[in-house]
Amino acid sequence: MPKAFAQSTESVDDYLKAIYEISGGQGKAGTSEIARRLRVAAASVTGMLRKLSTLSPPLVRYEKNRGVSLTLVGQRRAVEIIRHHRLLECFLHHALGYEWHEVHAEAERLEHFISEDFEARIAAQLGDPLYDPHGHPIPRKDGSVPRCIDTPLPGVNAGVAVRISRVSDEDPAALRLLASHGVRPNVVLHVVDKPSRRSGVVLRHASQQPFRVSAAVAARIAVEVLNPPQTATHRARKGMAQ
Amino acid sequence: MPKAFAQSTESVDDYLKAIYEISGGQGKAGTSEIARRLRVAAASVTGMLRKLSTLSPPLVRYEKNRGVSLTLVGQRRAVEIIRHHRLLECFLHHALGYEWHEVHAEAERLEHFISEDFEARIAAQLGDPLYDPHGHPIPRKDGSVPRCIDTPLPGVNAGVAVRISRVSDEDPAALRLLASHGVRPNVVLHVVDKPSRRSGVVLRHASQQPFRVSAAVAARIAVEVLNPPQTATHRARKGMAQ
DNA sequence: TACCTAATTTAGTGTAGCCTAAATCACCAT
DNA sequence: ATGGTGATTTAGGCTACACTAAATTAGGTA
Ligand SMILES: [Mn+2]
Ligand SMILES: [Mn+2]
Ligand SMILES: [Mn+2]
Ligand SMILES: [Mn+2]
Repeated sequence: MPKAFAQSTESVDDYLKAIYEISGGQGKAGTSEIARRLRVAAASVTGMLRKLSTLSPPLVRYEKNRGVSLTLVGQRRAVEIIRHHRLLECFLHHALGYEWHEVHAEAERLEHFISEDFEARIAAQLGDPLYDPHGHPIPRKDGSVPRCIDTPLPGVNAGVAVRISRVSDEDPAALRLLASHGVRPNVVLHVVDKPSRRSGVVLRHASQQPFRVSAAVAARIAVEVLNPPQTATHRARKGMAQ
Repeated sequence: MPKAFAQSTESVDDYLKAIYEISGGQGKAGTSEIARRLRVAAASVTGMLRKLSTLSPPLVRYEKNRGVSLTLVGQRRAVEIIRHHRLLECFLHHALGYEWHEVHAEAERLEHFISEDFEARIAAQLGDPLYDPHGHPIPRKDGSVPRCIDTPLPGVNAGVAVRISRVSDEDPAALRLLASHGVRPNVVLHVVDKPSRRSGVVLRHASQQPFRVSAAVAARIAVEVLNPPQTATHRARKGMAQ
């Protein structure tokens, strides 16, 4: 069995992951968006994209001034790293008692350095979990990704009940705040009010005090709408079609 | 609290660890021995030593053609990495079921990337162990090193009872072999025979079949002599002094 | 003392990734 | 069509760490 991805480095992996996350796996990603995510100059990205596209096998398809997309090989590698990341988050949380706002930074480093054996052992010990502590789906070994409902909370109307689907893991402060309000994946909440467009969302648990989250924080939350008297995005996208 | 060792990289850490292991922490290490350990050209070592000695604070003391030694700061960093390595070996063994011949390679990579928090959590979960699965002492957080008896097995005479103190962790095949004979740290064995100087050592457990280990493997084992009718090295070192 | 050899250093390169500054390109609105 | 603007690429450099080949040094031997 030839060692897959002998050419891969921490940097290469980070680029592939960024492209995957921006493009949703299939589509294209732009140079400056990649640069923003990786906190790297745009010129550096151009150089790396050119390189990734001339590897054999190529990890990306790249035409200048036209964006990049992952090849199948690139996709597989990206998904592999994302699996490492999310399994590590689960492991840190469940086996080592990390809080959910602490897991991301540690996983972000370790994801590049654990062996396939380590991956397999923590997956087995955790019972092959499908979602990480933030609700993100964990890609399976075969590359398939568990289904995950993704409606952005800011698009949901007042009066609707929602199940928290996932919360972005990159802002520890927001995670700490949300945890203090009992906002976690799978928790059911009611959208009480949306005062002004940009001043956030008021939520409450079953029959408790309502609380407000800022627009910035709300934008980091995705939900499943349980009680569908329509969301703003539904209305916008589908028109009156139902 | 200023972040200690911001200047440290995986490569730097590996050099410090190698120098520490060669010099025993205090003494000097030579360029080519370092090169051998790190599987790097001697010229590369010279370059790195020069660099490490001109950092501020310097991590090594270096005079050309005269060898290097660690400064106190360099020693602290080396011990820190060794603590990571050995704690990781314990963790992989006890928490994830790795066999003792599997832990070294994984720990060797991860030791550079775990956070101080990760270190603290696994240490606590393991109950602050003093020795790793091969019997190597785990440096404490304060830098002190648990005592470890270190008589080389090849220097022990026939007829003597020994407690296995530690076994080098770098040769997985040897570890597998030894495990199959029940040779582990703290196990008590009898040295039955030492046929010829270079053909190994015959050992046996309490009252079981004797077995032979090659000279190469025996050289990787350190023991505590329990039943002191003198070892070869004692005789050599102390003369008739007792 | 003169020499030999092994250890070590110097000199010159190479690769991976990053950076800034200066083009150039794509696209959109006049 | 034209010009502007932001996105992107090119050009030129830099740091870290490796390598090979060619000196040089240290230490022991004849
Ligand atoms: Mn990463
Ligand atoms: Mn996550
Ligand atoms: Mn080890
Ligand atoms: Mn540490």
